[in-house]
Amino acid sequence: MSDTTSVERAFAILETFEREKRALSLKELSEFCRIPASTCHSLVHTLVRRAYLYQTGRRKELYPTRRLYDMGATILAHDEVLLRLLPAMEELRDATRETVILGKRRKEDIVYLEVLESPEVIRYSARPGDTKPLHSTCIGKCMLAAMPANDLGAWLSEHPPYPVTGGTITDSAALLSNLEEGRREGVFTTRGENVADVTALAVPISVNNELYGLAVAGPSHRIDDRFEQVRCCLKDAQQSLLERDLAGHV
Amino acid sequence: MSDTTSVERAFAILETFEREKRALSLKELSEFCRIPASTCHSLVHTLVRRAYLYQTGRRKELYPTRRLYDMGATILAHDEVLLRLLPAMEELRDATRETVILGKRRKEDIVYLEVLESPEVIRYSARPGDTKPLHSTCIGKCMLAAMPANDLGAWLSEHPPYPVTGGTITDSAALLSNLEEGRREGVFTTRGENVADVTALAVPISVNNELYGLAVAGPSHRIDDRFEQVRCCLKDAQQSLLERDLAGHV
DNA sequence: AGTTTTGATTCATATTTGAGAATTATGTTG
DNA sequence: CAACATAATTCTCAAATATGAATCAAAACT
Repeated sequence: MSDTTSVERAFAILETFEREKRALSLKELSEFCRIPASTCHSLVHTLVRRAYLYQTGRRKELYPTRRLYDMGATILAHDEVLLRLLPAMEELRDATRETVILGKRRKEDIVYLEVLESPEVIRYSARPGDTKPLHSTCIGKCMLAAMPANDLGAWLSEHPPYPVTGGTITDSAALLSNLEEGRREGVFTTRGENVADVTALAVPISVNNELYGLAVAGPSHRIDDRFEQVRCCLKDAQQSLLERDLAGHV
Repeated sequence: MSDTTSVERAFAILETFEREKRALSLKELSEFCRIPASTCHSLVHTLVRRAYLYQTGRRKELYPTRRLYDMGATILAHDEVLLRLLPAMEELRDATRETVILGKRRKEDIVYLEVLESPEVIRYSARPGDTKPLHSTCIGKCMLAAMPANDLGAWLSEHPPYPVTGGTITDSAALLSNLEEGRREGVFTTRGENVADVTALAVPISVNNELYGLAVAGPSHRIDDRFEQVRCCLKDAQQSLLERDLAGHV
């Protein structure tokens, strides 16, 4: 399986600037990213040539240019999936005052594509691009539940549900019946299975015939108190996003 | 000189999304970027693993995630140079109603780091990350004029000024005296030397003891009519940015 | 200012990656 | 629904890159 190290490293460099939030020398970069100085030099050289980095200051310190931002902004403004889902997600966030998440399955995990954080100071906090396990998150359960029974069985035996918190369901049979319950209710939940004291609910959403998961997550005490209300808001959002031209996946 | 192809290609892929503004299949990407399909596959694989791309739609179409945007936004918000210069640049744009540009020298060219476009519909239009020649642009002239006489002479003989437009100064002696004039006046100008019917003025700016060029550019007829006024606005901006702790470069 | 230390850059070579051919999967058409 | 067409993916070896050592440049210190 091909593994383009240099690309990974180029992004590691950019991510280092994102984390450090300041100009960095080649030396610092090579240390932060665990890249040999000579290799780091050639990567930086390429990034400067493409105008993603520029040299600021005497000591040849480096910092990214606006280019990355402008590219990201143009791309974001034309994301059809997000454009379609955002209004309903914002409404859902405002109705529940909890964090709303859009996620999608990759091979063996979930990626967050959009996160609208709750206005509360104590809230479920995450970032687009974060990845989570399939078996311990509510969006993950959406995805597992959408698999044909045979495939799901096979997947479970190859990927036995490992503990993430003390509350994670680590028994395959228990997970299967949890999924079945979710299918019946039309909503998948986690209670402290991925993060202690976090309860989250998710429903499947179909866009362009592709499956996504829409979730509401927050501190267990706030969610559990008004579980039915939150569940209804989520189902309403799901309903408003239903595509007429295709059947749901579940 | 090392040339990390795979990194260049990874960014070529992202830039393709920026240009096309839609989801693309692997095949399309490999055609747009002139990358063999198998190679493109491994690059995309890496970008998906890092959550910079996600698969949208049945036919395995791809689109970038928000990750790029969020990273760019965080980085942009902490750019010390821009933070320092932006207020004066905005003021200058509002005072002149023309496009204001911040540029910096790389080895053999100028990179635009920031562009605040004029509110007029006919305006000088450019993007951060664009690169321009040294000898035909006003910011380039700032940079050349800051070189020690010997180095400048040597540079000119190795890089004879080639024509960009019909108006480009292609005679080294003429360019030298044009630079000298700029040094005397404290402002460097181009009139149709890089783009026909565009007049631009630039002054050198020093940040962290590093040289930048600040320019105002617009249609020649609009600028020439009020050259002195524009010049004064630019000099005012330069003055307001003067650092007390170090001498100018010129 | 001379000396030392630190960081940037270059270079030759072992290692890894990239490209074409073959294979598999998916969607399309008769 | 079968056969075709198109795209995605895997695999292997030639070719390009990554690396450590050496060199060069610039700060920091005495």
